[in-house]
Amino acid sequence: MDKIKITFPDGKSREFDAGVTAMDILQQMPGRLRKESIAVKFNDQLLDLNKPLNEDGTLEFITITSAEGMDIFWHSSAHVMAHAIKNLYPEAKFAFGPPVENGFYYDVDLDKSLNPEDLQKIEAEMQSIVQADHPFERKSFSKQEAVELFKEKGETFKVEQIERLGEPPSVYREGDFYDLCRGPHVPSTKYIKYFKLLNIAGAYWLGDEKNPQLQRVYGIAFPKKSRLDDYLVRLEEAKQRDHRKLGKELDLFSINDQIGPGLVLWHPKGAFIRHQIESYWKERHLEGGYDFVHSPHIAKADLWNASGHLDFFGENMFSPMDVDEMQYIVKPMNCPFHLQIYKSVTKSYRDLPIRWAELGTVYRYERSGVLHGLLRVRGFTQDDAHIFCRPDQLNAEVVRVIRFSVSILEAFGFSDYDVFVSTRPENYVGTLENWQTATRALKEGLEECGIEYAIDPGEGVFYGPKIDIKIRDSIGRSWQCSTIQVDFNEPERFDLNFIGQDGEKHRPIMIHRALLGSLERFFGVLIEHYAGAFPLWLAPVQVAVLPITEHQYKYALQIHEKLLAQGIRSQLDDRSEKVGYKIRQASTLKIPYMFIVGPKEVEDKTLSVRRHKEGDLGTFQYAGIVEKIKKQVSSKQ
RNA sequence: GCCACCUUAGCUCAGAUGGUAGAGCGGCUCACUCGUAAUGAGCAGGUCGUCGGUUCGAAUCCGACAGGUGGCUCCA
Repeated sequence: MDKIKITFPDGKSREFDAGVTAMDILQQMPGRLRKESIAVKFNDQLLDLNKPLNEDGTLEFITITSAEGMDIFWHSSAHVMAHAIKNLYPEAKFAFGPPVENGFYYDVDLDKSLNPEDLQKIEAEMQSIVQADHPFERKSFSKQEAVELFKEKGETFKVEQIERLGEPPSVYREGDFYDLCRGPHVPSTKYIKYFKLLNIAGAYWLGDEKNPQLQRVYGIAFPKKSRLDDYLVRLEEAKQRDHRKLGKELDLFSINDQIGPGLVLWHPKGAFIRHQIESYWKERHLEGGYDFVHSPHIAKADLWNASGHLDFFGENMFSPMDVDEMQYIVKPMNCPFHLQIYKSVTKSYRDLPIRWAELGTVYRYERSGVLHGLLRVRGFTQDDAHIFCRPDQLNAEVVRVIRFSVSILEAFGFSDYDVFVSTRPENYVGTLENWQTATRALKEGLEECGIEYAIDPGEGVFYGPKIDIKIRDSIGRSWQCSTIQVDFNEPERFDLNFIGQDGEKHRPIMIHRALLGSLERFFGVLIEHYAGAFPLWLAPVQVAVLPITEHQYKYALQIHEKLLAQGIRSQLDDRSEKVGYKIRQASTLKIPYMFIVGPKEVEDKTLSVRRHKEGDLGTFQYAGIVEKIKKQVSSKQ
């Protein structure tokens, strides 16, 4: 019998009989690997464990602890779910059922609309499929055969997909369920031990809203019960820190349906936090070489025509209003205003770069279904800036703005982020050459800052490529806030120029950038990041003064007023309640410090200090604790 | 916008099969004067999202609209 040589990741190699399967090899491996392997990578190709190997090659087992392993695991889970749905609803037709970042889904075409109780039924059916321990078998078909197989089963989406495939289709079977699939899969259904179906949503066939809408069922699965439980706990935790829930509980903001969807009311406590964010932002921008500008909320429709917004962004703009037989439109962006300011005085090459910042409130028509708390609204304030520079200054300005962004995000507790460069979309303006220059400038800027990035193809804005910084919050979720965009187009459209050393007119380049993105979204992210327990410098109330009985009210009032006079945001709770109750309420409101004063403290002129989440810190002198608080405020802890 | 689901007091939620509303928290008042996450009692508070229909009778059934939630598509 022919021998083949298999090389393992540790560099060692061994000979096996040709036709050996990875499963055979796995039997000779240590217990842990044997238990956790679900597929194999052979010569960089992912294969099922039971695929016979007939040539020399490198072999690596894919375990359920790896990202690739989880993808395979979830993909197999999706098959099992589809199988269960098919058993319960034989008329169901299936579209795609891939693994996603957290779990898997399957798109189903079914006349009956599924509800949460149906999910339980499907779960029960899945359970019996898992228990039956059907092996996953791969079958190769000719296009013809596959089409016939799925036609006979009424699987029109699968047939359509087979027609689209370049390669001959492969089909997986487990039990009596057949699915078009590239694979690989776990060896058998019993691997899918612990799972839960999470929700149902609508999704369009091939993601196009002109196509029929399918029902998408989301689920999660793990090989170990503890991991499933952990995951469900994390979901619960995310729910607990939902900014919409906390916004209500902490009285930070509201969205009122009499005012309109996607329009935010900032309540005093939320508005205070916004004030802190804005103050810090302004301070940093002045230090960072920016000047401030302000612009109006509406402008003539002509402006938006000239800028290209009506052509390329029109569907996101509010309808025009008629004023003096002229049409005006509320602004979706600030840039055209800044361009006009630029044009108001002739610029010399010596004037550049110019950096103009504005907390500019813009309005965008967002389709009703996309609105979401503070994260997606119709009226929001961008922390916008436009940098006008000479072509020879572009790279330096890109680097400068990247460093600036990162440093500001860090001040808000975000030191973990993913960076993407989005390239030219299908709908764009400007020359290919300019797009190339701009894209190169962004990439080089990131490289110079030593920041790793991924490419987001075709995701740029219509006027130029962009860098998006997606920050990671305290529980690892990713949020898009910052964006840095190079624009050759608008300076061209508005005929911006500066007089060069040569006395001739030259075209400046413009960089659009928003660091926090919008104050609304950033606030939402901030609430979730801190789970509502804001650091001292942001907390709307920093100290709650809690007298134990009314005999301490006078002393408590003195403390409270002294704190206010020293710029510490204090709140006095002089209700006739038990101190335990007051503490509970201050805790619920996530107030960072509580000063408890009873007879002892009045006597000794001290304070009993309690810190949110930490508990009793003991007795302090007034001056000592105030100094400690001031230090924490200035260091933004 | 599309699909599904949801909307009852300030908040969280009960209210089988239609007989026109209830709790807890919060608020107010009173009593209690209390030591590190809920003192007790009382009171007030609701056109049951809006409009229309079915019915002797609708929070409950039907329809439209509005708002929200989970997604799709889009995005700061």
